[in-house]
Amino acid sequence: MNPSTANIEESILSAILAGRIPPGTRLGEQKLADLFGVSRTRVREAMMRLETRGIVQVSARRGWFVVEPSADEAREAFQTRRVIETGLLQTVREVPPKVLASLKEHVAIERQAIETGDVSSRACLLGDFHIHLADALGNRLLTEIIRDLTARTTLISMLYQPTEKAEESSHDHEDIVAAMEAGDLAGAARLMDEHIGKVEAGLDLSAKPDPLASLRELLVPSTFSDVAPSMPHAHGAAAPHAHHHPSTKED
Amino acid sequence: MNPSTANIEESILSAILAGRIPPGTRLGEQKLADLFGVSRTRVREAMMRLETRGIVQVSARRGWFVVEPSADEAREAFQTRRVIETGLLQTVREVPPKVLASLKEHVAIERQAIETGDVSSRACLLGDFHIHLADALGNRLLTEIIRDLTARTTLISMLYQPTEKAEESSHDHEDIVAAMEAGDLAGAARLMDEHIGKVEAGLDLSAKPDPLASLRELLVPSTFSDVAPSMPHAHGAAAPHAHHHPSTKED
DNA sequence: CTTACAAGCTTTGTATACAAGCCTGTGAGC
DNA sequence: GCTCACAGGCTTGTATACAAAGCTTGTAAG
Repeated sequence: MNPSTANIEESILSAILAGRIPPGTRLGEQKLADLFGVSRTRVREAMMRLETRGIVQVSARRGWFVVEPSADEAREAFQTRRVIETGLLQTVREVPPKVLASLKEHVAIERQAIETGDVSSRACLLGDFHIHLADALGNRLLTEIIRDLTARTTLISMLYQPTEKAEESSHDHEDIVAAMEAGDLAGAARLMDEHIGKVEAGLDLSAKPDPLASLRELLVPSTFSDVAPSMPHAHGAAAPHAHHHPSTKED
Repeated sequence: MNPSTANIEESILSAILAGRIPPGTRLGEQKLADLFGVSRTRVREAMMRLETRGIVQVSARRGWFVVEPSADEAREAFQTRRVIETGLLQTVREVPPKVLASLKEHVAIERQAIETGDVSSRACLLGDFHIHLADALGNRLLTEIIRDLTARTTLISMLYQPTEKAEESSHDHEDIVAAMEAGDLAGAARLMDEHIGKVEAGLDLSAKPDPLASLRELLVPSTFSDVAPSMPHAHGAAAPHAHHHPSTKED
């Protein structure tokens, strides 16, 4: 594949995984072309690839947008992750010591980021745990699939996650690794199932994505964003209560 | 997405699933463009999408080719399928009667195709079983993933599968459905694991894909293809013994 | 004051032209 | 007779020009 195309693709994907790009972000072809110093052709290539991977969507003649998964799509993504990640743990016979060591190290870094209060890297790390797991226990194909799914999940969390429970997630990760160390793969799978279930349960899937969220956030001081009755609401509908935490990921 | 682009993509994918397009097939942009009555631009779109999905590959300035998975890639594909398909069965709590009925019907059709000796539809049906399973028990996302993996597996079988065991596969499918009916999802998962294992074990992954396979087949009477010492071999290497059964799929 | 409509601008959609490189065939040199 | 170099054709790679359609904004009628 062309390096510049792959570059654009990878940049956008990793920015999403890091929580730097919120769902619904518009990605203009010309702007990206200027930014990366390439022609629109290349940008379109990258966009179409990302569309195939379920990361962006095109709205005819309006532009490319980072996907905003619906509640149904969110459920699908979580079910798929549950299937694959528990399946992975249960398929594996034994965990090589090196893998165990690297996972433990990862969890340690997670905890450190949480204690230090490093919000931005924390969000990225929590998702990375799952990717590392797939990489260590599975193969490239599996890793790629999990990566795309994690990107999706990250976006979903940004849309529907009212509260953040990073410590709990990291603790779950720790438990999973502990079970793996004990050789209890079935237990690890169960813990993983519960972990993903917890994350999913922590979402407010009834909260419809707010089309005005970005504007609202720009105009209203964030601490007052929930109590700004003077802001005009579209169509007189009740204010959607989807919270928007750009660097928050519950995973 | 543009309908014509999606059309090209789907046509090629389903042709691969049906075993009508062997691995390594060259897919010229202009030819496809003429065939579908569209411009090269659209064809390229479809090709790039299929490349993202791991179905085709581009060789710079030579053309697009249906992938010829290496032995390693084959192992990855099978591991991934094992992970996902056993994971799916173990994640599901109970199987709705309607699902059970449709799966049983599918197996019945399989058996019928085998008894009738309908080789071409048989190959397609054996792969379809897994896709149907994902569709019935999982969701669209999962189905899409399994579909792409099945396409890969089909190509792998064409490259590395010396003998065909359609009856055995169909019997495996039957057993899996029976376990599901008995409510023994864990057992079904185990059977699925064994089933995929059997298929993988039936491959001859040491047989390197033969770049001359298609030529050899065209030039040498098939019954003598293994004993044709007069045919010039590239680089004096021993004759690769990868057999090529266009409408054979072990799944 | 609200709503409908229209003009202009911006952005994507699509085709096409040209550039670059691989493969094949031919001919010269040994 | 054989090998190697080179040229021509064919295929993909890339950019760009133009077409089509959306959104915004301005204006005027009800």
